[in-house]
Amino acid sequence: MPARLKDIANDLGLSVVTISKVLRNHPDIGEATRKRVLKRMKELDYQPNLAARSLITGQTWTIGLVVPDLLHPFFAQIAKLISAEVRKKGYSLFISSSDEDPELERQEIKQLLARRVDVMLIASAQWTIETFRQIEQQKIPYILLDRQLAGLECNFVGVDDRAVGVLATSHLAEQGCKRIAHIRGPEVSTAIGRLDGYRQALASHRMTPLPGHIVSIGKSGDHRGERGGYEAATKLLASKKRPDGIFCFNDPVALGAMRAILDAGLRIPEDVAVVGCGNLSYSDFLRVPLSSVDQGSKIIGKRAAALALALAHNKAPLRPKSELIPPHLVVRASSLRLPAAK
Amino acid sequence: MPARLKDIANDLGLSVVTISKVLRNHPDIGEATRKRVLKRMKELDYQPNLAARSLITGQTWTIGLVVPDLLHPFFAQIAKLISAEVRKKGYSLFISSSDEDPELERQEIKQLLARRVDVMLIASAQWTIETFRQIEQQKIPYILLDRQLAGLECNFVGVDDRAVGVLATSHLAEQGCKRIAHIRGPEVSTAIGRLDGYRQALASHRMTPLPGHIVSIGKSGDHRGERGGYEAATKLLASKKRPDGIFCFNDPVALGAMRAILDAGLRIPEDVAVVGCGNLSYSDFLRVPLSSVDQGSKIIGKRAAALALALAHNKAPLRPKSELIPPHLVVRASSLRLPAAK
DNA sequence: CGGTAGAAAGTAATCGTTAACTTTGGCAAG
DNA sequence: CTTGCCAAAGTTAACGATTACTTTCTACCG
Repeated sequence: MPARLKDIANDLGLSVVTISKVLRNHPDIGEATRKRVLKRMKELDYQPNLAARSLITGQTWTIGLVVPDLLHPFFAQIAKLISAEVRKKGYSLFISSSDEDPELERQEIKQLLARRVDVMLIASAQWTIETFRQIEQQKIPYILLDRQLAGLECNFVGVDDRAVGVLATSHLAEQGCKRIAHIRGPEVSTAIGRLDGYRQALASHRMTPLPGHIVSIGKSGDHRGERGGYEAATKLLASKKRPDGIFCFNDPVALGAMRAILDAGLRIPEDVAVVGCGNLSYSDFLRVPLSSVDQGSKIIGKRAAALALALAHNKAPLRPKSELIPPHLVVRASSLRLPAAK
Repeated sequence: MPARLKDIANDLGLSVVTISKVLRNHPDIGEATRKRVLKRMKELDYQPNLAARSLITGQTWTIGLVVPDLLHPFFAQIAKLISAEVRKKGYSLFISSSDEDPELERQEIKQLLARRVDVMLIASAQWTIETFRQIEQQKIPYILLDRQLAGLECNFVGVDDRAVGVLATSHLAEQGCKRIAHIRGPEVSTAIGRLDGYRQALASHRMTPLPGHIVSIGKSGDHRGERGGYEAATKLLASKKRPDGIFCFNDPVALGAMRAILDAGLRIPEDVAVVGCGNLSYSDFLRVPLSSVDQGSKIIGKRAAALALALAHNKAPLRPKSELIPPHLVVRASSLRLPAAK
């Protein structure tokens, strides 16, 4: 139904190629003809058939994004920004939410490969690197977001997770916490990095984690981790040496933990200080406003988009590029035990 | 680089068509050949080139979704669900966030039209119906989400906004509020519907809105409306007859309003009860847990996806179908002035 | 045993564009 | 006047699949 090059060509008594050349600003077209063609294109509201074009050029002007949970503000923010950035250059974005399910994610990646996207961005829930070898085999460039995989050297954009752990833990120490616990996430790079940072910061303050003070959120099935945080914090509060500061893997976990603390009749931050990570936009409005390490999701989104566009244009950096965004801490009531310094 | 039908055909000494027939389970292929072909397909990890296929079939197996703000949990939830539902049937989803900008939205719609998506889903920020006439002209089916437009008869899936207003306002009245105010949203169908419901509920409780008790959030530029809510509530609290109940257009606005109320030294819900709309997942964790009307975003997502799939398969309902989802109220502390009934 | 039906394959045309050549005609240089 | 070159077009053949039709061969029936 929509207009084709052929229609315009017939209307004007020209050949299809001539029209195509006008479309792409090819030099060897006379000024008069060019104007006639452009006029007719406007009249018919001509839109090139991108499927036909990509069939021959090999480029689809399409980018794929796979995230574990689109409902999570961190990923939503990234998705929103990437969408906005790549649109400016004429790309459209396939987005899909894998629900933290490695199998679903693999399916989705396969689907995107079949669609011949020009680049793929993945915040992965995979445990193995096998899938990525497949992508490499198809020579489609890709970028990992947020989570890295051991043994896989590839483009990466995400926060510096070790720095996250250091920032949060040092802050708690500086606020006078003596027994700082950590509620850690699952066995993925982000959680491991933050745990490392936590350990490192404790060491530089001449502390060590007390036994039982590193607990893991269970795989309780709620993606956001609120329940996991509640349960983990309950465990912590029951331990012999009750912690007076908790660094939580992320904000939802911190919410759960705070609820557990309040439910136990304790005060935040006087009895237990809490720091989360993610700096979700509602952190200001909580019962106790939550201190949180901001992962710079906006910067991540922008950098990822820029890198993706570069790769799409085959300005591929020879060696895979890894961009570590430095986090920063936003202090709110949940961890403020001293009058603001300075 | 990826394998083509031709490659398989050459390898096995068959014609391309035979391979294509196997691919599509065409009956006239012998069992032995079929197996040979399938085997080779697996070996090469063959993925059909969807661009080539859509060029000839006219179907792209692609769906477009445009929302005003992907960061808003309501839209994120819908996007996530639609993505999951349509994936099951082999569709991929283009998602883009228009930033509440009608012009950007129009561009994006144009882009999706050029891509020949099979269906389009739009939560629109348009003021006029012109753009949609264009879509109709291209004969691409579309569905409006959440927001309707006057004078446009088309497929729609969204919450029953009038019912939202009635539900929230009646609840406040039943909780003993005598001066119920409303912080309304911008001039779009959702805000208008909720305002209608508010008026209707007041009337059925033999009340009328006091002068100055319907205020609008300014276009303060923050999409979520927290600042607008704060300012609007401040105005309300300064009015001659201070309201003792406020129905807020949505949850972010309610958050802003609650902060204004607390900042003014008043208590929630004793002095002023508050009800929002959206039932955002963090409502439980707020300083005062927020009562909120749930819009059933999950149901909206599922219904929208189902309708989209039906349209994509050309099982087009003769007349455009409008699905109004009934909302329900989730009562929390911010509006609970009486001991729980029953 | 001839005729025909049907199973299993193949041929040719097509979808809308683009890439790589080729043609046409006009004009300037030799 | 011929040569050669350039501008402005056109021709032909892809791209990777599908559709509609045709061919080939086997088998079965009367």
